[in-house]
Amino acid sequence: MPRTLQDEIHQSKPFARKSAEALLSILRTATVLEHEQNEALRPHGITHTQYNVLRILQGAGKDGLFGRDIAERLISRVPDVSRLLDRMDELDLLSRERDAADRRHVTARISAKGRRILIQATPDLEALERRRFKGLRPRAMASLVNALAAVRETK
Amino acid sequence: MPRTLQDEIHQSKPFARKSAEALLSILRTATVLEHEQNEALRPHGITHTQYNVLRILQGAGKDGLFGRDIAERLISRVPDVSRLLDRMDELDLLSRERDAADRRHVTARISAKGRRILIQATPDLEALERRRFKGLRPRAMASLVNALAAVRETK
DNA sequence: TGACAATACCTGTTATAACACCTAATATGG
DNA sequence: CCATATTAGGTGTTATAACAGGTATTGTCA
Repeated sequence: MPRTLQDEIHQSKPFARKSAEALLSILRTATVLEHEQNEALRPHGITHTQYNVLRILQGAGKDGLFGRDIAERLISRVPDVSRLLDRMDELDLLSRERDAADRRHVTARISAKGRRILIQATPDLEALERRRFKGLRPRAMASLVNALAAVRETK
Repeated sequence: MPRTLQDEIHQSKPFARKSAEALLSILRTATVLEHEQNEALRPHGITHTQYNVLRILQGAGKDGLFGRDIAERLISRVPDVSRLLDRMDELDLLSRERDAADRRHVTARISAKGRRILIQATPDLEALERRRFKGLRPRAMASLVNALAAVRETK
């Protein structure tokens, strides 16, 4: 018998609206996945946020990216990215360089160590992903993705 | 034309697997919803985590709850709940009392001010919820809830 | 009963993420 | 060309959430 969200959070009353249950379901599922990603990444010495930055920088190639662009892709604020890049620079996961043409810009590039960790960690994250979504058929996954896109798009 | 997640995060390559897209969709949607909840709650002077605690304590009634139980319902760690309750106590949103029978227990109860803020904030959160899920039909919402439950249940 | 385990909570430290506010560099309009 | 706006980034502060580790209280069992 599958546990309902109501059981999981020890809620005595049923949800008043399906949308209330849907909202809590999204938040709770994200918490579970985020927690599990951090667990999978701990042996590699990085957090899931740092993993995302490495992936973004890997995708950007040798041109690198400005902090502003990284922040946008992370859905994060610039001040937080500044300090995130500070910590990752400290760990030698990336390099930063102030742009000669426009000295307001700071370009970040993934380092060899960053690439190595990215390569080592990716199979663990993919295993987690496959395991978690094993129970969903392609049709169900597509409709999940569509439903979540609809939630995000609604202004 | 609806923006895809691929557009939203400025990803040049399509997703290698549907499950990769689904995982990122859940995380990103949760970030958006959490952010919007905090915005809606800011005029009321509390965060979405504090709102959840108030709702949990309101549900517990005058018996209140131990920190341990609150942590479990929040999917949060006990040390974090201790400090969360510290801050909420400081704001007079709740009261705490060490149990006479078992002095290890600290019982938290919602205060009059906590109840007042809960009552004032709830319509704003419900409006947000209705707005965000307006585009989904009941069937789509039910299948969303089921898909997310399946993701959480898979060990 | 007395040693030991379990429980509930707390403190210390660190990372993420929000906000406000600040500085430096560049762009723009008169 | 210069005053002003815009852009990119940084600092300061606070809340949330993770971990390790510590203390006080209670339970268990030889």
